[in-house]
Amino acid sequence: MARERREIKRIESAAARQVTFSKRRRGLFKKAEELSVLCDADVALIVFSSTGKLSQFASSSMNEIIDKYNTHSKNLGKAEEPSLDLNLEHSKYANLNEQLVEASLRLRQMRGEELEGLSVEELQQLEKNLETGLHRVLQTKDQQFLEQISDLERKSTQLAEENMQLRNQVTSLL
Amino acid sequence: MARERREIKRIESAAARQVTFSKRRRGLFKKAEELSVLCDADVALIVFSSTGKLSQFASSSMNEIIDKYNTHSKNLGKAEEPSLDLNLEHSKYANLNEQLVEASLRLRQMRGEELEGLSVEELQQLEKNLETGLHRVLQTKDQQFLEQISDLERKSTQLAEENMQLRNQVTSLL
DNA sequence: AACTATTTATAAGA
DNA sequence: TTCTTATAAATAGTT
Repeated sequence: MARERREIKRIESAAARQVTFSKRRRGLFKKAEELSVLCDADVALIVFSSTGKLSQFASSSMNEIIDKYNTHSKNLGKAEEPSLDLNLEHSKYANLNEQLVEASLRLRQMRGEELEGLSVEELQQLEKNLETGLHRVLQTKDQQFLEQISDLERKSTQLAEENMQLRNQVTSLL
Repeated sequence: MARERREIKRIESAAARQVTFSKRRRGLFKKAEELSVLCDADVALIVFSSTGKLSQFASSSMNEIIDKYNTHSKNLGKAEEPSLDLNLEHSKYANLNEQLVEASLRLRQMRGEELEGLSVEELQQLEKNLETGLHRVLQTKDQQFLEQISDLERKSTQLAEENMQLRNQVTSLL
């Protein structure tokens, strides 16, 4: 879709593959979200890069959609076995991993997932954090809009001035 | 992307929504497959139309990808075999660290911090996520309140019955 | 990361 | 749904 048509087959160069992956992944996720919004569809998209890195999009909750999928496709052999517990890991690695698990859980909870185990107090704290965050995001967005507006106003004033000068010049020449 | 630009929001007319769904779904699935082939990525796409009809694509096996996804998000990093290769170990560590940095940033942004570099589009996405999260948190909290109320009602009904029986016993004893 | 020439996707209409 | 076509959007190769 560009300078040249690209044949749809595995890109051999790892570097080129990574670049294309990055560009197309963004495009794919955008399209997935657009479909969900425009058509009120429930969309889940899971992508593992060739290096094993996960990206995901879900119009509602990923677990919800996967459950719906499992139910719908009558895949009765639900292999829902978590965690093969493995041997000792280096403590730095384990610690980092723990932090990441914690951060991921908090993120999912801020998105409204996995709230089952939380107490009313914890939910209230989450609610407060979300409200604060939302408030700040809205403020920042407004600020950016205002900046864009004042930029445009400045530019248009400048153009109007130039315009007047040019008219004067034309008048004097006629 | 055509005769006229279309704003990305729910299409109200059911007929038009259906037409757009059909066209865009085809496009999305095509792109998903292209990404998986070109970039050797593992891709799973699940779409439920607003009428509940399922379409799916998976570059390998859907269940396999979902399992991989569950492993990743429930047990981040733990499910892989301990590598004996120090370089690989190191890159796993670096990758984990990168993920943690990313997750922390997202968390801070959801709390309304470090919003400076974000575009209006990104802010709108954040706003949407926050609103969804807040909505779900409020629902969960309400549900817990309702459960507590019905528990208490049940207990108090039971106690009232016991009381009545005790009163009868007292009366008969006097 | 940005740029642009092209290809591709798609909105509206038939 | 399918076809057509004008136009919007994505992106391959380049800088």
